[in-house]
Amino acid sequence: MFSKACEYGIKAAIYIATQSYEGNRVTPKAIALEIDSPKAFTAKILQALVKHDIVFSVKGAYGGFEIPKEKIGRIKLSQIVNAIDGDTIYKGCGLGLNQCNENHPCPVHDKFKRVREELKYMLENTSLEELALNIKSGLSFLKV
Amino acid sequence: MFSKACEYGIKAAIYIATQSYEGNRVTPKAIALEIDSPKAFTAKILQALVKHDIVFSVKGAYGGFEIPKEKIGRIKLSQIVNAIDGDTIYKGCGLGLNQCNENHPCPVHDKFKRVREELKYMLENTSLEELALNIKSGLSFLKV
DNA sequence: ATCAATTAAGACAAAAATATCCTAATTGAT
DNA sequence: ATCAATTAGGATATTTTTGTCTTAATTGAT
Ligand code: SF4
Ligand code: SF4
Repeated sequence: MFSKACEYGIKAAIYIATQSYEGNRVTPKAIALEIDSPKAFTAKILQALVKHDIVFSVKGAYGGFEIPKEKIGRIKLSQIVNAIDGDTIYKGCGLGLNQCNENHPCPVHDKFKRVREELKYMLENTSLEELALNIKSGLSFLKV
Repeated sequence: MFSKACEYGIKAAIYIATQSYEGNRVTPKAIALEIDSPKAFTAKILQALVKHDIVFSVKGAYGGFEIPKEKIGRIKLSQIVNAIDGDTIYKGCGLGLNQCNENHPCPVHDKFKRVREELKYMLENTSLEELALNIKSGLSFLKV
């Protein structure tokens, strides 16, 4: 469904959010440990999230990654996916004709439409906040 | 959503079906041309479909690929996807924890559940027949 | 001012997916 | 029996994705 990079990106953002609620910045090392991902690769992905203003970085000693508390509720899963995988999840679905539209649909267009729209709706209406809170309350997990 | 291999596999199966209705066998060359895919790679994918008894091959001169007319209606999109991409589409969703289940869900589990089930339902309830008939009637297209 | 800790960035490496090429085996037509 | 057409299968090549490593830039604490 998503690329590995995107999976790591989502998990990283969730972990950073949980820590930001406590006022802690986190390093790529801590993140990689917490979400069970390759450290250097994760660091690359974090750069992308920073470029897209989804997470914020502070360089130098005592630096790290954080997300301002008040932003966490407004960040949607769709932004993270978009920052890393682009819009392929919306556009590259189905059988990926070169040009595709309602007037020249591939054979599965109508069938996929519902799934695609359901996915789109879900990504656009799931906030980082709810995902992070579920982690904090032990309802869901970032690894194992 | 799907791998390229899977996209080609689906399109190839649809094209073979349309031709099988007319009693024609088709070669990988013709298929690749019709679905706009790399010929040799498509041939590889066809082998997988043959192994899974989704399409049937006849070797030698005047040979080619075909699907018995009476089977076309019973072949579901899910079988094709499964033959090529395996069950990653069902199992490898979301954030892909190492082990994942209802009791130890990743943060997006509940969110993804609906999308995943919608996709599963669609794949299991879409037959090659309906896709092929839409091509024949000009309602959908295999390329451009 | 210096130092240690940290992110940023780019070069490099490995693995996986995609794609090509060549040869062998099969088979219908002649 | 031979030939031409065709699938099967394996070796190889290319591209993309995933992952690593090294160095530079930044910055808070001392
Ligand atoms: S025609 Fe529709 S389903 Fe097919 S690739 Fe285009 S947008 Fe996706
Ligand atoms: S916990 Fe659920 S959503 Fe997450 S990877 Fe497992 S099955 Fe998919």
